[in-house]
Amino acid sequence: MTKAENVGMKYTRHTRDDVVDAALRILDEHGLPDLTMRRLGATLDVQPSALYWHFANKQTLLASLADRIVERAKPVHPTDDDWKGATRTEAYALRNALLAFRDGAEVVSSTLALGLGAGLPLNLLSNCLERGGFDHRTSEIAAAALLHFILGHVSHEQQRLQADSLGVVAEAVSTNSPDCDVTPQGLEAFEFGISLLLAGLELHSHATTKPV
Amino acid sequence: MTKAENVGMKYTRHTRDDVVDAALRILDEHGLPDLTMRRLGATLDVQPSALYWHFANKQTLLASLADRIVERAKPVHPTDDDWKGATRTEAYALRNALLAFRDGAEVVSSTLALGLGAGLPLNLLSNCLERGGFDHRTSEIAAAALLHFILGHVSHEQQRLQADSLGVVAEAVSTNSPDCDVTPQGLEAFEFGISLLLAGLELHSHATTKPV
DNA sequence: ACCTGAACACCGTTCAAGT
DNA sequence: ACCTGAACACCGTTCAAGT
Repeated sequence: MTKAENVGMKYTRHTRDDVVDAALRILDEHGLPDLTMRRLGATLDVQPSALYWHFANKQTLLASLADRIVERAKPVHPTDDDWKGATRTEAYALRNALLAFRDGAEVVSSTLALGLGAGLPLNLLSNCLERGGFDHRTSEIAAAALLHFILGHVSHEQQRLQADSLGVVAEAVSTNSPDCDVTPQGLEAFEFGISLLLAGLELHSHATTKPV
Repeated sequence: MTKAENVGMKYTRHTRDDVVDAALRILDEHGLPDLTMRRLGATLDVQPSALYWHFANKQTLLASLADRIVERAKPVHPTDDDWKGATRTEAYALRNALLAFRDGAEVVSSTLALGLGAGLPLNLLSNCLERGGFDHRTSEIAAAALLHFILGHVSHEQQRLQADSLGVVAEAVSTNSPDCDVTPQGLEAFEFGISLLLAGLELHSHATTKPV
């Protein structure tokens, strides 16, 4: 019997993972500003203070959310793409992972900004890059550049998604075709940014591996 | 007589700009988490509620701070650089402007993330790019890509600055030469990221202006 | 035009104590 | 191992009223 089916009992004790699950649901359904320790406690039928048995503080909890969100971007089967294809694929996987939860980009990016966890997305990207024969240091700062762009871009995308979902329909019914919920020009700008960075990197690799 | 010299009087009424000035001081000296409406009121010898005569809410105030921070990146005299040089210069000017205030990048980036103001940095960058003969749309999404990188990178830089300034000296006295407060490897990574994007753009322009 | 005073509806976090 | 209950020290914002 799963915990979700546990209907008749007075209460259930929770595990760390239960807390993360519940937090992710609140995040996705109501957004980051509504993800409150008090509300999370109420969702789990527990006092807010009980959460501090599982997590040292709210930031640590958010870091766990960030990890879970980014985990979706782990490649399932090893690809035999070249470094460029692999990196592009990974970038898109990260974008999808962030878009899968409301405010996902902001959670990951603020966790990164506080220096907690979030080594995972960096590793995913630099692993792809190292196939290109770049030295470790170059792979890492290039991965950071890619990640900064990805997080900034998707944050912006999610902000627009949310603004549109609110009553800000106002101008011209948003001027695009009826049934596109996944933002067409957002994807275009994403592709463009990734392409710029990858093209720059390729040029860099030619310059260093075959010196004039 | 400037307001700062006004010592003997009981109180002075404030203008919108006074509030922004005081807020910028708190930001720079104590950081964003300490920039509270209540603390800001206390600094100005005023009830917190008085601030709501000048600003509709805290976010609007933060947007004004963001504008002031970014204004430093306005070019003083028109340069005759090519688009690449001008854009690189502007990117560095933005970095310096953000670094000039504690948590500057976070203030600007969160303001941008909420869709308030912050059109300025985008315009500064896309103006430079348009010298390259890119069409308006390309200039804008390239400017957005640059800005995402800049904000993400400088945020990360400022987080490390702050972490270092706290007692987290711990490991190996940070392994770099004695008197460098302006983070040498931070600048290196910044240069690398900007170069990748500019190189990618140059390639793009060749591809579109001289088709095969 | 600019501010006070008081209130409202919240926050995150700590800690002794319970089971 | 996991939670309660109560408290502490805060938040942003509103609003009638004052000058």
